[in-house]
Amino acid sequence: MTVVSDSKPIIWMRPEKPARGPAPAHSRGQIAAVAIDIADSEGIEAASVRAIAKRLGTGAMTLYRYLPAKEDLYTVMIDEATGFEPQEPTGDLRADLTTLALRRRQIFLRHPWLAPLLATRPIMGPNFMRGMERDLAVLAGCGLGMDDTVHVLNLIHSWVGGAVQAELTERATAQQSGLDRHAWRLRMEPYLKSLLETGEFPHLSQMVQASEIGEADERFTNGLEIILDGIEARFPTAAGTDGSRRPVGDTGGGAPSARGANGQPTARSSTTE
Amino acid sequence: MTVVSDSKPIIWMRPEKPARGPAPAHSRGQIAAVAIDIADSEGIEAASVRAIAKRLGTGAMTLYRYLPAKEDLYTVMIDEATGFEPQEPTGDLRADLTTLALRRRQIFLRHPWLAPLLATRPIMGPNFMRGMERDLAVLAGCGLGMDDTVHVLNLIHSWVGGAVQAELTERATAQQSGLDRHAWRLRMEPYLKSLLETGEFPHLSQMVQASEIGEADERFTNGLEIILDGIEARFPTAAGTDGSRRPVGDTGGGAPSARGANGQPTARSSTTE
DNA sequence: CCCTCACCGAGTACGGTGTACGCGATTTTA
DNA sequence: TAAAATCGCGTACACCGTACTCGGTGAGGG
Repeated sequence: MTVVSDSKPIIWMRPEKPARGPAPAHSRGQIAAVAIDIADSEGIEAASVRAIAKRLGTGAMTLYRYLPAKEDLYTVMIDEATGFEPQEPTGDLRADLTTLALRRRQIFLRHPWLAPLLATRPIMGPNFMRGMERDLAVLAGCGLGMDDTVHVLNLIHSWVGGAVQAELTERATAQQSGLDRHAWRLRMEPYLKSLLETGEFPHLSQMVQASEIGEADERFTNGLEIILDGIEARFPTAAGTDGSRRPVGDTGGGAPSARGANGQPTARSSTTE
Repeated sequence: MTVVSDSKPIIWMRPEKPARGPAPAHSRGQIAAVAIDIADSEGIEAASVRAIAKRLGTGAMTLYRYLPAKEDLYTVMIDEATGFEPQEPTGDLRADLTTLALRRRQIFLRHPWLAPLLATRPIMGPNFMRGMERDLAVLAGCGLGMDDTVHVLNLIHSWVGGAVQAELTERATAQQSGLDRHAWRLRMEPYLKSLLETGEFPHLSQMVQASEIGEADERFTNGLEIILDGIEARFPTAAGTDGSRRPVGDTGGGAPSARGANGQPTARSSTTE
């Protein structure tokens, strides 16, 4: 029988301390910390192997004693930056989900490179797993069943990821514009003007001059509220609503928008005509 | 006086056809198409300048006559892949938003590299702008005001971006696992097992063995339904609900989760249990 | 106790990337 | 027809991740 067992184990199964030789001068955590520091301040692409090694006062190839490939560096960075903070379930689904989402957003904002990396690869680091376990426990503590929990968590995570990503892009653009404010406007202005002047974009130009977009924080929480409305409606818990239960995947028969957002009478005349 | 006007114009303002010299052998669109083709089949990182040039049967540096930097190649790729399809507003907010979201998802699924690129830079290409204008028009056609339109569109776009990104990662993992199914499991299995065996992850292990996650399509539409519930509740339109209107940012009083998610009476206990 | 061998740190080197520069050929304008 | 503008593109450089290789270090087994 062909022995296939030489498939290299995942980074997390590698023991940190060697059995025999001299003690390593560094550690995965230390390397990850330096990399995170660089990535936070100069961008993820500045966190090259050589740059990290230079900061550590060591040779580039030395790092490969700790991390077999660049991808593993990312893996460890992600898990390190993700960190772990416990969260006690209050039993109030809305409150708990809000806490959960806001924390997640904070982490992403603290490390602008994290969201893109996290979004494009499967993550199974210990910190990440602990966070997952915590989130599951929190939702279970709110009275949700396992299936609902998974759905809700998925929904929240996706939304936070998407929203924060948009926010980060906007922030990056703005801050580049902060250093280069003049140049940026100078580059974009004529193009935008030429576009809007074609008359093909009536709504867009109206938006540009009319709409106040508001602060990022505010927009995030507003969006979250709306999603929570939807969640609470479909997954009622002890701390919430009546016992009526509509399972996932059921839009509610023909009438889609069943509910008034707040306690309103909901004199619903949905989608008539 | 220092002339600042030498800040290079955005790629979209560069005229395609030169005024004087010999006719170019290629075009931005052609280059972008080739790049998209490569990126679709071999991944975005395979779409290197040299690789594209080789496919075009030309020298690498030739491409720089058309696109001043790699970043501009991305810009053009994004706009090309985004494309543009008109959409007539039906006046039904829910239906229109669904159409809009599903289409957006389809585009992202067709070009797996698109979502990550789109998410990390500001986009102003003509196709993208046309799409934005169309979306604004659609929502306006549903009776939403400008501010609400912007909020709703933001919410939907963020959600679609986040959800599709998660879906793509999962798909990429699965397909790598398709080629390498054995190796992948062999790598991950022992680690996962060792983690779960610690007993620190009761909910996680329960999830692993109990929960059916369901198809991606289904999950997407389910999530969308929930969000649409929230949106319809807060932004009632002619085709929708009662006239009660709660402005953005108002949770409905001091108590965060104080509200019955759906109006109690609302006899409609569809699919109760 | 010392030998041995696993392991460390790190230099060198290779194939890849994006792209600055420069040169000769080609076409349009004056 | 001369001049100007633009094209295709080869060469070269800095930077990237990393395979290979080496001599030095220090703990374990005899």
